[in-house]
Amino acid sequence: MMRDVGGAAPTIRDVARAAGVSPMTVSRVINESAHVRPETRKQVEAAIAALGYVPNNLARGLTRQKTSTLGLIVPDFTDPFFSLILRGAEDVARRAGYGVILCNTAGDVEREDAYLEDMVAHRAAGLLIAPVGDRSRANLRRLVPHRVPFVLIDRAIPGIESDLVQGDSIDGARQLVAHLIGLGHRRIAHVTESQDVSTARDRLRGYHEALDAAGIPFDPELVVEGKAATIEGGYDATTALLAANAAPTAIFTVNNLAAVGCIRAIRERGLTVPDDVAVVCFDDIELAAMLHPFLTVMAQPAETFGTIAAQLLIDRIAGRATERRRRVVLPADLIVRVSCGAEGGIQSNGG
Amino acid sequence: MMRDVGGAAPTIRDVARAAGVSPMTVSRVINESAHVRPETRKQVEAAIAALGYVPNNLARGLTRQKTSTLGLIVPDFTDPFFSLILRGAEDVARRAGYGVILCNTAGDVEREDAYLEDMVAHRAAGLLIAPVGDRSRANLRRLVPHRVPFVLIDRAIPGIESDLVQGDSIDGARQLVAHLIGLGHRRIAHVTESQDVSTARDRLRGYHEALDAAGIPFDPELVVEGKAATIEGGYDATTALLAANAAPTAIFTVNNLAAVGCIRAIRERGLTVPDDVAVVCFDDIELAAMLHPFLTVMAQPAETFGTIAAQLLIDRIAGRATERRRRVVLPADLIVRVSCGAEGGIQSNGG
DNA sequence: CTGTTAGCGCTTTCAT
DNA sequence: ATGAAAGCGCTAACAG
Repeated sequence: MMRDVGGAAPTIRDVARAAGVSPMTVSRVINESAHVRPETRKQVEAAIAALGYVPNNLARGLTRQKTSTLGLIVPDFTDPFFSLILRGAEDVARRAGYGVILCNTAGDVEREDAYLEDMVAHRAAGLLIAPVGDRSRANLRRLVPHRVPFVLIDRAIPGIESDLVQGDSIDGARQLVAHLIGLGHRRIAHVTESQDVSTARDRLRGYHEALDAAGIPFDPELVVEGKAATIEGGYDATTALLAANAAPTAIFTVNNLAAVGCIRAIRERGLTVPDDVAVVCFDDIELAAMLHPFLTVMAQPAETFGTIAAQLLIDRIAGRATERRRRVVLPADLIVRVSCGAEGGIQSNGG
Repeated sequence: MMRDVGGAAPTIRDVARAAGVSPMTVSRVINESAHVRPETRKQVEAAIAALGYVPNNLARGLTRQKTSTLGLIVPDFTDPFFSLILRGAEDVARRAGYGVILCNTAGDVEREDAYLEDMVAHRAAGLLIAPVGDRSRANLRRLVPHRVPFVLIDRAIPGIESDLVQGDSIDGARQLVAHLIGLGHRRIAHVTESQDVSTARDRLRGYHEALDAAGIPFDPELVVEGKAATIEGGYDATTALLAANAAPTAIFTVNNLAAVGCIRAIRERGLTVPDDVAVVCFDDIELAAMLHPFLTVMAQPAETFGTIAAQLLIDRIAGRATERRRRVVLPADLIVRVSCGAEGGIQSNGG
């Protein structure tokens, strides 16, 4: 097994020379074209192995005028919800022969914009984007002239007519709050994030719907908005809520991270979950639940968000997408544990 | 704000034509070369904006014979330990002007090999790798002729003389087991993974050291090896351990995910943690701990693993690394919670 | 089945 | 301070 140890990386010409054929034949071999005689193919393959040749993707992309790279852009990949999405998307992408570039916007629109431009510069074949919020609209619009297909994940943006994979936030929130009402709660607070984010708007709407259905009057004091759907955001909002003597008996938080911050704030005030305040939220934290089944949640099939979104994107890149716009809404699943104050730990489902 | 809406993406020539200069001048502008007259620069910048021009990274990389892309390769990015590493590395890389490509090997050596070849094909400037294990050696060796600098993260591989960032697994394990011994345990089991992984070997060694120091004889029955350091691996190994009537009063698992599986297995047998069996492990699960401070762990500064490793890699790429090989060992931190059976929840540190 | 030619978009080198 | 020429490694289009 000889190896090129000396100079620069071997090119397709080096392989051609070593195999006694033209670069074109080598190209046909590495691209699995049928029109190569088996013997010739073997010679070429031998030369490739001998030289340790690896095709240069940059040159390939430049010539073909397209790459097989997908960009995945999310606000935070340490959030278990997003990391599952990434895993699902990466898996599907790989199987379809696409590579994947990951970007973490940290919820910052400008950083998002920089990443988007980066993806354009890399000539990514398509993008999977969990946008920062409606403020991402301008960023996404800038994408249009570059003809980069993209699929939105988790968050819709009014005015952006792209493919979209999201959960049913309205109904999920409605169920969650209805569950609390069924448990006897009437002063139910909602810890949310900026209404710039579609999921936050939808969940607030579901909250309203559940209240209305039960004939419970809406109290604006019970809705507080954190800076973001993060631990800190949930903590700050809950602290403000409790300091204002809004006296909720239950809190519905916009997502899992906010719930963690919320619970911390409740406990710091010397109160107990669920005895003093019940807590429910969107999105599960599976690892935590396995250690201690505590949080009652509306679990979304995060990994499936990723696989479906990747599939939609790949179809569109391949021109297999006929419709102008496709929207997939995935149902969430109510998992009742103890933080809501329900007895036992029944695991019902909302299929 | 005119935009190119029609044809293909504008090239540097289009910009040059629009600005009435040569492509070379445009190149100088986008690369921030000093030798451009301010007026000329402005014209060019105006043309760039008008056309919505974004430089083609493929062409750039091809010409320059190098890219500013780093590859990050880990076994699983839904594991909180690795997702923190990724966040840290991504952050540093971005700041230094590098893009980042993420690969998830799922603990599969062949998949790892495929990714590595992919990174070579992309002409990545360097690689950050948390390898599958010693079996990755052949994969990494194949990298050498391609001259791709790489930094190993978390796991060392005998015979691979690369830069390396790791935790002090031996001492961390020793402390963890010593803690259990201090609590009165003498039948302490160790749930580990394949000894192909350096961290698993080191932690087993630390386990031995602690036992020896306390004069507790080693019982091979108390060491069980799961398929991987995953929830399932920990579950299976613990199930086997308990079925064998090894009767441990405490278990030290090789990492956090294995601990989750371990605890599940203990509970399924009708036993309680920590009353019947105490459990401690390497690596924290911060989200779970915030909800319910339960698991006693040896916490590693995962994000710092990522930032330091990225820094080492970038230095080496830039030729700023003088030494042949640099090894950084980061200390871990003992966090005592309740799963070990210690009273209270004292948070000591092993700085 | 195999080879030749041309060019993808950019930057390096060398002029001016 | 600016430009012209050449070429990075590959493949599309067209021979043969």
